[in-house]
Amino acid sequence: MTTDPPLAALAGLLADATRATFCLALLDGRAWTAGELARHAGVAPSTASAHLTLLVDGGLLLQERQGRHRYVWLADPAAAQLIEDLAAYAAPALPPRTLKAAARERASAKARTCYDHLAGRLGVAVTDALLDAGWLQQRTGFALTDAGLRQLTDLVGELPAGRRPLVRACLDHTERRPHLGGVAGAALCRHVLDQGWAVRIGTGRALRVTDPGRVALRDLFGVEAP
Amino acid sequence: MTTDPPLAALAGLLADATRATFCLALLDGRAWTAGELARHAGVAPSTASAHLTLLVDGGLLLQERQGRHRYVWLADPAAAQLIEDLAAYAAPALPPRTLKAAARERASAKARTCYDHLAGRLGVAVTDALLDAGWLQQRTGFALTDAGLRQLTDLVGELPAGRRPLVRACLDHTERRPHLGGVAGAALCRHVLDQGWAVRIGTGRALRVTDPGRVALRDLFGVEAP
DNA sequence: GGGACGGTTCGGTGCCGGCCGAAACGTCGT
DNA sequence: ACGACGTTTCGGCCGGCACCGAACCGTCCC
Repeated sequence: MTTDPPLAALAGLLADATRATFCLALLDGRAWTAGELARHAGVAPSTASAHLTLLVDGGLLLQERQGRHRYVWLADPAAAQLIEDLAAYAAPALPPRTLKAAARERASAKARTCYDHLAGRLGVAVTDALLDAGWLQQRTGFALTDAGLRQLTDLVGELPAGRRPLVRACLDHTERRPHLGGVAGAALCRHVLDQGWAVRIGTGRALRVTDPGRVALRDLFGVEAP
Repeated sequence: MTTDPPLAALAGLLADATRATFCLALLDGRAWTAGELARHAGVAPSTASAHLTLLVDGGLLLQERQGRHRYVWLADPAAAQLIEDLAAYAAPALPPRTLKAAARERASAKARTCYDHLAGRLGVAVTDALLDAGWLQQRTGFALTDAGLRQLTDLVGELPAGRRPLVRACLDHTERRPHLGGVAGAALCRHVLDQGWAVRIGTGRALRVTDPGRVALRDLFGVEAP
């Protein structure tokens, strides 16, 4: 072996079933406690603790101790994208194996978050609507139009500038079609949640569109919420 | 453990130093023989053989037997992107440890391929030139302009349509800045090689710009080749 | 045909890493 | 102060896997 490539170390973090389960859960963009993740993955608290230390040391997760709790979350949008991309490439879209899993699947297929932006049928529908309305264009690459940028900032306020791309086509697991990610996607999702147009169901990534949300989405984008 | 996520299996393929070295070598976009890869990574042929079987079975590589040779290459551009993204996220950009490595590094920093498109200083310079010339725009997302699309097809012919995005901002290892990937980036790179504007150095990803290439790049894009 | 060469199969070895339970630690609430 | 709770540390067990060398199989070339 010439020299150990950093690639292998990073991939090694995700190469374990338990750690992968943790990371996928954390794709909801929120902070989880060590115990929650342990129960979620079905391992002993001591096992989870060791895994979290690896993930934090590896730079994939950030943590904060609050009293007797240890909160962890994905380090940055880039880490989330990495995990999303890997999962998307790997996913053979296997059919769910239990009734409960099928129900969960159906709910999150309707509307969910993908780290910090909208996904599922809702995410794809909104993206399609943005394309129809001319806010977005994808013929020559995924990009906001000038009009779209103006309207979006009118709606959600100034978009934060930084290294992160403004828009990004994120491939949807269930729909197998791209939806809007990047800074713009995150801002739009934040707005939808802030306005109460959608609320999270339980602890997962699934969303439920509220009645006012249904109205707003129809008025703004002509989207019939699923 | 609830259920073994496909993510872990995929990451597991890249989680080994030898397999990671293989994949990074294959990022040059060409087909390698099993023996070449074994020597490159410094492992016994038998070890390499087993690793290649795993990578092929995992879907990351394709293979073809020719006589007593086993040729392998990356399965598709998506796989290459995945590996690139992981490597880019993981790379702490460590300084080279030997004189030979430093020389190699310097050569490939000037101009190289990134699977199937241009990277290194040349790749970034060309991308910057395309932005200056108004072929590309990145204010509202990385996309070709209408004029850019027209000029590019004039230059390299019709671009193949498919699921792969037309353009993509690929973060450069050495330059730490985005360069043009996607279908357009691949087409441009192919044109540069087809025209003999650049040739590969040795077996790596490094490129050398030829004299006619230097002229062409200056005339077309105003780029002074490194 | 014979030898060189690339690749594969097989057996054996050693190590790494994931898992748990028990015990200890610190925090929080009563 | 006490007990409940979330988390961590430690020890020990176990399985998996990366590695090699030797033998074997095909192909190519002289």
